[in-house]
Amino acid sequence: MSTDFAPPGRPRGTAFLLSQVGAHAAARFAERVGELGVAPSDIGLLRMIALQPGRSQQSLAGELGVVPSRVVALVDGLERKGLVERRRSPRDRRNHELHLTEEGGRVMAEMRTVGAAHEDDICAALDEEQRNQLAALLEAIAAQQNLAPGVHPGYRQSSAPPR
Amino acid sequence: MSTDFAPPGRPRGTAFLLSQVGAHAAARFAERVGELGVAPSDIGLLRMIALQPGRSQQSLAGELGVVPSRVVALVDGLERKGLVERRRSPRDRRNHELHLTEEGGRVMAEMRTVGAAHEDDICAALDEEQRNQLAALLEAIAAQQNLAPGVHPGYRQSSAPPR
DNA sequence: TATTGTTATACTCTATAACTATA
DNA sequence: TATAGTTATAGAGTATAACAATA
Repeated sequence: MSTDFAPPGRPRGTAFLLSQVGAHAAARFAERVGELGVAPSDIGLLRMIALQPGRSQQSLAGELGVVPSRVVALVDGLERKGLVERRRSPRDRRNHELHLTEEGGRVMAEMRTVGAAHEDDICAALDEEQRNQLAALLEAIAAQQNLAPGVHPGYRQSSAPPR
Repeated sequence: MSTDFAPPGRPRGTAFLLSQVGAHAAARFAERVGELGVAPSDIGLLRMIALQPGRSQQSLAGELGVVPSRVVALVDGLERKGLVERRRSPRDRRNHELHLTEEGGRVMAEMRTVGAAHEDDICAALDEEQRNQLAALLEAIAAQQNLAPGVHPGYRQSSAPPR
C-alpha cells in the first residue's frame, strides 16, 4: 500500500517497484483463481495439504505464521467447497488430519494451467534470459530476507506494533 | 496471498516470487512508517498532495482508483493527525482544497530517510549493478502491465467479480 | 440536474480470548 | 494440566448507497 517516496527526477525506488509490481501480480492472480471459485489464500493451503496429506491444522498455522483459529476458517471454506476433508486422527482424537478430495486434486491440477498463464502474463515484457535473471535476483533477496520458500507473507500475522 | 503452484523440482515461479518479495517489502515498509505514526496508504496521499497542493478529493480518488468515500476516511485520518488541511475552495465551494501542514511537510521529509533505509534493507543482498538491473526489469514489467508510475495497486478498487 | 463531499451501513478479513474434547 | 480445534467477539479496512450543499 505504500506509494513512492523518491524525489522527482530520481529513479523510482527499487523497493517501491517491488511492492508495486508484486501487489499487481497478486491481484491478477486473485482474479484468475477467483474464476475457479477459490481465493489465493486457499491455494496455499491446498498446496501444503497436497504436499503432505494428513497434516494437522496446528502445523499449518505454525508454518504459515497465523493463529489456529484462522486455519479453522480457511479449512471451513475449503470443506464447504468440497476441496478438503477433515478426518479425526485415530491415534490422537484431538487432531484433524487434512486431505484433499478428488475435486480438490482437480482444482490443484487446473491451478498449474492457471499458474502458467499467469506467469506468462506477468512476465510478458521479458524474454527468457531476463526472466531467469529476475528470478535469480528475487531469490537472492528472498534468501537474504529469510523468506521461507513457497510461503507467502500475506498470511503472516502482522508483527508490527499497532498504530 | 498466493502460494507457489510450481511442481516441486522446478524453479519457483517468477510471478510468485514477485508477489512474495513484494508483499514482504510492503510489510517491512509498513513497520517502518508505522513508527512515524502513519500507514503506507497515508504516505501515498501525502505525497500526491505535496506534489500538487490544493488538489481535490475527487481527483485523488480518480488517480488512486478508489471510491470518493474512501478518500474521506483517509483524509479524516491525516487531518486528525494534523498532517493535512482541508480548505473550502473560494471558486467552487463544493470543493476541498487539500494542503500539507508544516507537520505534514516534516513527516514527508522524514519519509525520505525512512525510504532510503528501507531501500537498503530490502536490497541488501544485491550490489549496485544488480539493483539497477532489478529496477530495470521491474520497470519493464510495470510499463507493459500499464501500472501508473508511483501509484500502488493496493489502493485500487478490486475489479474482480465477487466470489 | 449534476457534482463534491459526507454519512450510514454492511461485508470481509483477521486477531484475541474463552471454551470443549481429548490426552 | 496441556494440547487441538472451535466459537464468540471485536476491530480494521473498504465498498455501496443515500444524502446535503453547491453549482
